[in-house]
Amino acid sequence: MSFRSGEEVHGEGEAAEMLYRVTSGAVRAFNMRQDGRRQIEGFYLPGDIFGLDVGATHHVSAEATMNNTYVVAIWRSTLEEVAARDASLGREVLQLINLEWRRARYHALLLGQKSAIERIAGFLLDVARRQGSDCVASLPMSRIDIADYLGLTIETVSRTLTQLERERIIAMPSLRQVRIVNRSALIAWDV
Amino acid sequence: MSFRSGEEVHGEGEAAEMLYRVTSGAVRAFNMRQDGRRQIEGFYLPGDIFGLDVGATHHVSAEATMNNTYVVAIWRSTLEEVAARDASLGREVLQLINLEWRRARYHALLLGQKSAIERIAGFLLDVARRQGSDCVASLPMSRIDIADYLGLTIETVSRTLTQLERERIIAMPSLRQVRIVNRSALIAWDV
DNA sequence: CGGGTTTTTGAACACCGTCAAGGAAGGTGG
DNA sequence: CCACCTTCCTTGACGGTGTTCAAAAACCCG
Repeated sequence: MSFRSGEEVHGEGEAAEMLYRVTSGAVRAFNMRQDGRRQIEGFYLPGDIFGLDVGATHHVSAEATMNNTYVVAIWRSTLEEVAARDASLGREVLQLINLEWRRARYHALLLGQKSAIERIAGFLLDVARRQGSDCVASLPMSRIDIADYLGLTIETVSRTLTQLERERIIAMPSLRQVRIVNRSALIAWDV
Repeated sequence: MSFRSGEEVHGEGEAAEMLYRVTSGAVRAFNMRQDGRRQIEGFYLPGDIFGLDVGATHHVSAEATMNNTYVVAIWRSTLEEVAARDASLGREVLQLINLEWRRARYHALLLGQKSAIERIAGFLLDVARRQGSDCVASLPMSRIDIADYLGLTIETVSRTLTQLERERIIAMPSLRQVRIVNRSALIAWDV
C-alpha cells in the first residue's frame, strides 16, 4: 500500500484487523485532543511493525509523515492461523509488544523529566540508531511532527537544532539530514 | 503481603514471576534515571492489579506509597495453568494489558501537552473515579509522588491545589483528602 | 521562475522551576 | 498524653526555560 503525506493508514477506534510494516517513508501514531493539540506517541521507520494494539480496536491513529510512504499489510487472522502452528511467531509478537511498551515508558520519562535539548539529543540518537547509523540521522518527518512527539513547539525544536549546530555537535547539510559530528557530546545530553 | 511506605514490591529488571493485587494502601510504579530524577508511570489503588509486564522481567520498580499497604500475590505459573483450562481468564489478562496501555498513552498526552492545572484537574478526577466517587478523592500518596507522576515539582503541585481551593473548585479538609466542590469546573480544566 | 508552505529567527511574555524559609502533620519516646 | 523531632507541605520571591506572536528566510513543487 502506498500513502502520501498525511494520509491515514488506520484511525483511532477502528477495528484492528491488520498489522503493518513500513518499507519506505515513515508513519506517525498519535492521539488527538478536542482542542486540536496532538500527541504523537511514536514514529515507525522502514522495517518497523505497527498496528499491533492489544484488543479489538486501534488506540491511535496512524498516518504517513511524507509522500511515497509504502507499507505492507497482513491480516491478523492470517497471522493467528500461522501462530497457531508456529509458537515462535507468537513469541516474536510478544517481543514486539514488549518493545513497544518499553518505548512508551521511555517516552513518558522523556516528556516528564527532560529539557528541550535533552529531548532533541535523545531523539537524534534514537533515529540514527534505528536507521543503523552512528553519525547520520535522516528525519522523515516535519518539525511539527518532531515537536508534537517531544512535547515542544516547532520554534523550540528549530532553535535547539540550531544551537547544537552552532556548538558543532551536529551539522545539517539539508533540512532533514542531521550529521552527528560530536557524538559523545550528544550522548552527554541524553542522560 | 504487607508493606511500609517506600518498601519495594518488585524491582526493575527482576524476574516477573508474580502478579499482584492491591487490597489497601497504594503502590507506585516508576523508572529511575542515573541523575536521580524519577518518573512515576502509574499508581495502583485497592482493587488494581499490577506486575503484568509482558516478557520475563519487570520493566519498572514497584513500591508502596504508604504504610499499611497490603497486596495479594499470585504466581504467574499458577495463573497460566488456570488460563490453559479457562480461556476467559486469558481474555481478562489481555483486557488488563489493554487498559494499562491506554493509561500509558493518556499519560504521555498529559505529560506532553497539558499545563500544570490541567494535569492536577485530570489527576483528581481520575483518582476519584477509580475510587468510585464523584466528589471525593483521597490521595494515598505524597506530594512528591504526585509531582513525579505529573512531571511537575512539589511546589507547583501544592500551589495548584491551593489555587483550586481558593477558587472554590475543591476543598481540602485534610492533606490527603480532596473534596470536589465544583465538578464541572474541574472537568473544564481536564480538556 | 513563482507562489505557497515550512523553517528559522527575534522579542516579549508566561509559566513553571529553583531556592529559601516558615508551618503543619505524624511518629516516637518519655 | 504531651513534648520533641523529623518529615512533609505550603508560601514567597526570583530567574530561567520554553511559548507566543510576528516577520523574514529557506525550501519545495508545479
